[in-house]
Amino acid sequence: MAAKETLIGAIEKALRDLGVEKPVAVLERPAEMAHGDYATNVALSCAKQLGKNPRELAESIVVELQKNKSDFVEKIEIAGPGFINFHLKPEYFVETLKGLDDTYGKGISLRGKTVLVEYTQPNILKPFHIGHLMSNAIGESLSRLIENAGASVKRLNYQGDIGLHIAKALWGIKALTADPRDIDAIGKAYAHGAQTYENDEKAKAEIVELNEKIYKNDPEIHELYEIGKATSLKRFEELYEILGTKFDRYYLESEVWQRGVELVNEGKDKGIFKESDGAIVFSGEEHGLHTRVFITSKGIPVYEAKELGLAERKAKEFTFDTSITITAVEQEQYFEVVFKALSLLRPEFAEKFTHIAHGMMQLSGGKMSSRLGNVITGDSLISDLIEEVKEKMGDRVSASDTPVVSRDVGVAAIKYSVLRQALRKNIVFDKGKSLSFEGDSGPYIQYTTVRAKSVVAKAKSAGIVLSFEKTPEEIGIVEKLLERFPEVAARAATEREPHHVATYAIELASAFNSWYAGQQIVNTEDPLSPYRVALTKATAIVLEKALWLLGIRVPSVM
RNA sequence: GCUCCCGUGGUGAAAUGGAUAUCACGACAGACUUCGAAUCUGUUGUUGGGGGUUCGAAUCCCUCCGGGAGCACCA
Repeated sequence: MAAKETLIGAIEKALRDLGVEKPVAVLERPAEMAHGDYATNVALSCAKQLGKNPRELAESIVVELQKNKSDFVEKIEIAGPGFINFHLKPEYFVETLKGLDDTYGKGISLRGKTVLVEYTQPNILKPFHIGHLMSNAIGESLSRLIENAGASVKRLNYQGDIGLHIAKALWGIKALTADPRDIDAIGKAYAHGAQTYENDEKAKAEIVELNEKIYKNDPEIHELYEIGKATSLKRFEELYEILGTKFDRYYLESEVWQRGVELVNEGKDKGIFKESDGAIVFSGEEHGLHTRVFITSKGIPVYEAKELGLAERKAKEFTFDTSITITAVEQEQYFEVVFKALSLLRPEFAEKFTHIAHGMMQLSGGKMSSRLGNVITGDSLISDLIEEVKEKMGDRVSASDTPVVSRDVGVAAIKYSVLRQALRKNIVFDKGKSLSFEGDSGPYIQYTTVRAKSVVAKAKSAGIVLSFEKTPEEIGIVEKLLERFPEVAARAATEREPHHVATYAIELASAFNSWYAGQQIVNTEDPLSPYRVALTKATAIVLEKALWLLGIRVPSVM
């Protein structure tokens, strides 16, 4: 980082000396490492202004830079149409490696801030489906990225325990006389109820009536509801443990809906909401959005109204700078409407509440929907994958390690396949193909980390003491990648895009594996061995840290 | 119909407005008496079409085509 600022200062000074007023130098990381460690395009962008040929201008700039060359710069070159490339000395990278420990990559850009991150949001009495898995993977990673940038993060989960979906499930449980203690039976009952709701007018009326009873906490369904709710919540908790998420606060719809109704009524008095066909709606058209119902003509608050109650509850319980809600893109325009209404009702909230939309997980055959019952549940996917890992492991690890290791590797495969690509992009889910254990995969990075650590352990027992005293003449890609980790973590946090870390981790793992194959690391006869072991250890630390940012655990063996 | 997103090798993806577009999978050919082969080495092949802005476009703007999402009492 310091190198970057120094170079920018030097370039801007050179430009000033050449007659550029208020120069702004942009320093880039060349995509191609052979092009150097830093590059600037100022000769290209200023050429026109100065009426010079870009390459000639670059020559003049380099002459200026050479006068006062920073001591960590090895050479400065001009390339292509007029890029100025900076190659740093090997010592610069070795210095970075020397100070590399568990705190490496921690940022300060969000120091002092508190950020609420709400994610996963499953609904009780409905299956924990693959979309929840996706939201959980993304939410956990974003939480860690923001934490790593210096903020204090509160992980929140908002679980739906009241509303029409509950009525559908309870109706289904009754119709099928399903066991409310059996999570799979509940899932089937929900699908049955939801389908019947769409095809059968009489059943639909019954479900609507049941929904009203739920809001009134009618004793007729109270017991069934409580048992089913407990079954769901218990299973969700087991899944969070498997996935490696610990929430700080769980919100339930049942605790915020009443306040939501009050807020809508308050807004109605202020003219923010209005009545339409017996329902209370927010006219989004006036703000370039669409109109949505907040309270139905039967007086039942829908998701929109509850969300207002939730927002206020968050503000009461936490002092925070930003509240992020993570959901799939299908709710994006819905959140625009809700947050618009919220900002009119509580102007002081306007800038604080934000929504992050991720892509949809789709089945090759079409959209998955728990209402239609054509879902691969998150539950079954996790268990299937863990089984697959077990099979693949055979007797590589001891029987006592197998449960934990297969869990961590299976979860890594799922999480990485979600986090490796830009948030907004959809994933067409093919169970056979998309969850690979080799190449571009979570387990590949895990394996590399485990292997690196194992080599370090071996070096220790061979009596090799890590040292940067004797270094190779040439610095390789591994060293250069390690030096970039802090800025990758920072960028991922700023852009709220975990895939930058995923891409980086796979690159580093791949570079390390190639280097590893090239020579022996642990060799008491080789004077370079202490350096190689130290580099291996540094790689292991950074890989583990990168995986942590993705919410992926590193098993002890695999 | 209106609004918002996404189109990159056979497949899945990456790329701060920058240089010869980068990986992985697949296919083919190789490497374990060598620190962990879930590994490594090599070969193969790409920016949906058309305009525009720019010194420079996968990236920004317009338009067409293709796919996804949303659009009143679901969440």
